[in-house]
Amino acid sequence: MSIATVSNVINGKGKVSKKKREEIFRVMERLQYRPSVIASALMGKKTFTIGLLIPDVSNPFFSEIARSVEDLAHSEGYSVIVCSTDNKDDRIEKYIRLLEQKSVDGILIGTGVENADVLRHLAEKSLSIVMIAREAATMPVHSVLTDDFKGGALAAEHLIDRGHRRIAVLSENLKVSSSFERVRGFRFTLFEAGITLDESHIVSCDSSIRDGKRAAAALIHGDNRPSAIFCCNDLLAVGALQAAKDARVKVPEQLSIIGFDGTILSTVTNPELTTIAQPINQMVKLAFDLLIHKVENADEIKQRIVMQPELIIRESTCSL
Amino acid sequence: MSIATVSNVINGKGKVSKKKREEIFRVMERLQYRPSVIASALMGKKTFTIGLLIPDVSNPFFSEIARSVEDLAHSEGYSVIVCSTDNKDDRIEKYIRLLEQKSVDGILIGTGVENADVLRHLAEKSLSIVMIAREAATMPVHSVLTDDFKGGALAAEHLIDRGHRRIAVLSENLKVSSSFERVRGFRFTLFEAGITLDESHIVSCDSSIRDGKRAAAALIHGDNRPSAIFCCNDLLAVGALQAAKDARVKVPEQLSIIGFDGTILSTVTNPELTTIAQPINQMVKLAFDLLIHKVENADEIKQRIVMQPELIIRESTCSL
DNA sequence: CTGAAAGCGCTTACAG
DNA sequence: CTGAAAGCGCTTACAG
Repeated sequence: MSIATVSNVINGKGKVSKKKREEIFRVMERLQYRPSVIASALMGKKTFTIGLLIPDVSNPFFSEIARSVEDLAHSEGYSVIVCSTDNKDDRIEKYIRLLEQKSVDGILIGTGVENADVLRHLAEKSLSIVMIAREAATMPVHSVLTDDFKGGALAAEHLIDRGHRRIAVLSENLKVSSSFERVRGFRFTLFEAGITLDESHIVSCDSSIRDGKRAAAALIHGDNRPSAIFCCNDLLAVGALQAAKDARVKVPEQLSIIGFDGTILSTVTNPELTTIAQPINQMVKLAFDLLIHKVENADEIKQRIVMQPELIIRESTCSL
Repeated sequence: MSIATVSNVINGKGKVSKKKREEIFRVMERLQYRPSVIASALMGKKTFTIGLLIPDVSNPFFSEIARSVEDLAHSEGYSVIVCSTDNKDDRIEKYIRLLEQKSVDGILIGTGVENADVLRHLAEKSLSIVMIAREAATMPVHSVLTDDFKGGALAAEHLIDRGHRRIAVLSENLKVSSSFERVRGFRFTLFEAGITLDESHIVSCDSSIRDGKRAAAALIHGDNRPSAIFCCNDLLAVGALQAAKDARVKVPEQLSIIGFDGTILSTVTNPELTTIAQPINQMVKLAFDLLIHKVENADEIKQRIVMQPELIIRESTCSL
């Protein structure tokens, strides 16, 4: 029998007699035949591979995203190539080029893209891309993200409710759009409550436990020590917790600390972290659907789907 | 000019006049031409993609491995497809089949493979595979792992030195070779010191914080409560820490807890975890080299490279 | 319903 | 030194 017929059988195309079809399946089984994705991709079919760009897989927030993406992808027959960018523009470009050469079917971007040219370039190539947990405001791409402004607001309300007035903010680089929004929401809510956030009480540093610890230590030892610190992610909050421990400042009695993301880290510290959780699985589900299932109109109207963050109260915050 | 010449220029093959070569580069640049990895892979060249099989990317130990693999791979032009298996045999087989169809250049396996047939099958297909942090004793494959027996022994010595005699072990499923070895090393060392490990003091459960917590709680509330618990990984140790906190048992004063792996989790708890660290980056480096650079003889003599674990003393253990 | 033929974008001898 | 030709393993019209 001809290879064309085999191809038809595998793809369930054309009309092939039941008898022949069954025979083909039998032989395939016996020969342990596995069609080459490579060859079929060459003919313009999909590669069933997607790229996932994130700052760092070993950062719990992103490793949780990666796991979620992976599960969804595998369940639909896709594999995922993970790329940790460290938020570096040159790495981002390099990885995108790599993914392009490998003809991936789409790229999920969870890392800040400063240089919009990269995205523009992708858009031209009509490579399907979706931003997740980030956005690129000026670019025509889909994005699925948490309402960071709202998240910041939630954190502020919680602290205000607990009677805090002398509050500090520990953020990662404010160039990262999500962090910027969190701080903005936080600040705005304090403002509405008539509380001013002292400029010297907003500090930003790299997103790591170590840097968070150092920055928090400065806040703790500075004059006019805050009674509460809002950290833009759990990593920084863990750093703040450690700084407090070193300084023998009791959390939450003497200092309330609130994190963001709701990663595994927030459940592991002692005291456990009060944090603003992001609905990771839901975000991933929506983003993946946009990426792969190309909803009708999807190409025309770029969607911006905003999910609701949730305040999870644990042990690291209390009333004054 | 012909496409053959272009191909030669790109691959630095054949003799092409300098003039022509430069012209080709210029045009490539102008057209933003990127050769298709797909097509070149079809001709039997490499796909520059490797697979990484691990139980779970969102588990810190494995996400740290994934990051390390990724960095190394990218620096050599490879991308990595991450596959979380949850240690399930059917998932393992499915992912391996998928990777095979995608013609990856090699697979790094960091998950237990119960069913040796899968590996045998791969070996026949002459797909390059290397085990990392695990081994498949009966199979002719390279493996790079930590000396788990030694790690268990290190933990035992530490506890013995601190005067502990009533000791318990919290392990993940003993079918996982690495866990089995850790317990064996631990037990053997106690035995040599004349300490017997009560059978009821060896419990195993799934490798998660929640299950670790539950199992540890049973140990803590059981009669003849141990003065120290050796946990086969940091996740379980975190669970034990939480169980102790719930039971108002002070760590380390009333209960010493020691973990394994040396992940980020061990630095984040309070008290910080004493743990046995694995040299992740070194393991990954060696494993990747075996996988890709096919050292001479590598195909004949299957290597088993064993790295040394290191005891990191922090706050969760103390003298009786 | 089935199979011969062309083509996807490359690489590899090989003839000139 | 350069280019025409065959082929990698598939898919897709299309003729029979």
